[in-house]
Amino acid sequence: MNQMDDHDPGPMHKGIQEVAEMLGVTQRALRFYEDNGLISPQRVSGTRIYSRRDMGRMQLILRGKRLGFSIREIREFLDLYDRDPTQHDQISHLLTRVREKIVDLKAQQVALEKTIGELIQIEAEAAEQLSKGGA
Amino acid sequence: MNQMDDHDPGPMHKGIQEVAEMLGVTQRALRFYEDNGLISPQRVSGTRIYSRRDMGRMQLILRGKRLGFSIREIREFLDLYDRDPTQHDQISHLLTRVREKIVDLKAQQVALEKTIGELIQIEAEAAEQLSKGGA
DNA sequence: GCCGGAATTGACGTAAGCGTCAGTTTGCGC
DNA sequence: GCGCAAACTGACGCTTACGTCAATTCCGGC
Repeated sequence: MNQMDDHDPGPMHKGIQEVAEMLGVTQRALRFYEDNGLISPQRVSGTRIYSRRDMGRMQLILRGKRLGFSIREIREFLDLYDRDPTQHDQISHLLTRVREKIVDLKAQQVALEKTIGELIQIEAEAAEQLSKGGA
Repeated sequence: MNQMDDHDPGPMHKGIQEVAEMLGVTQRALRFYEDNGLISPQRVSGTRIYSRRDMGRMQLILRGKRLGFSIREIREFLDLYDRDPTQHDQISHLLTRVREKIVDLKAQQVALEKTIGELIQIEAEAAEQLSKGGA
């Protein structure tokens, strides 16, 4: 029994350069997420070393981003995920947030629809102007 | 024949305060639009006086905003509108821009749809987790 | 001739998510 | 023991559409 107190299924420690390439993000982004408390890779005399766990968190972060969550919201998820091994409260909270986001996006959808409708109408009017006023 | 070289169907000159209230915008916004060349009200010893023409332009500006055009795009429209009394090029340009915007917004619509779909799936999964893992 | 309210012009602040230096340190290879 | 590549830490930049002071000026009323 060694002292690996954290889950770490074998080594897979990558440097920032490689991680950035793997995930398709910049090193700056990785440091930014760290500055904002989303990840906290080990340090070997300053240099960041990303474990498998860090990679998993990054996947969650990138997914959250794609889904339109802000950095703060994502951190909220991750924090709760960390503090709730049973995952009950975490899932519950996630569910709430996801539902809120769905409501939000559906509202955006309605607004978008309306705007597109107006634009199409404007387009028709403009096209008519052009045809009837053709020089 | 007087020297009113500009169109001005009768007086209707309002101060910034009244105009702001009428349009539901702040005075700061009005000054901002002026700084960005969207409107240029007369000055009476410094104080801004908004003519009917200015009001008309403000209506266009606000409409453009509602339709999701940026200040720059709106200025583009207004500039062309100013320089093209025949309105042919202006309408033509407007048409192009409107169509671009429609394409843009439709793309956003697709992306939104996709995102909402993913969120709904996540919602379902989370709900299931909660029900089956209920304490 | 003074007071108060309204208008004016800077100019910095805000939010989000990094981009982009600049200057320094570390580590590896030979 | 040196050089260069790579990593690090600030810290300011960017974009958009104004918000929010702050300091000044102007105008009407009494």
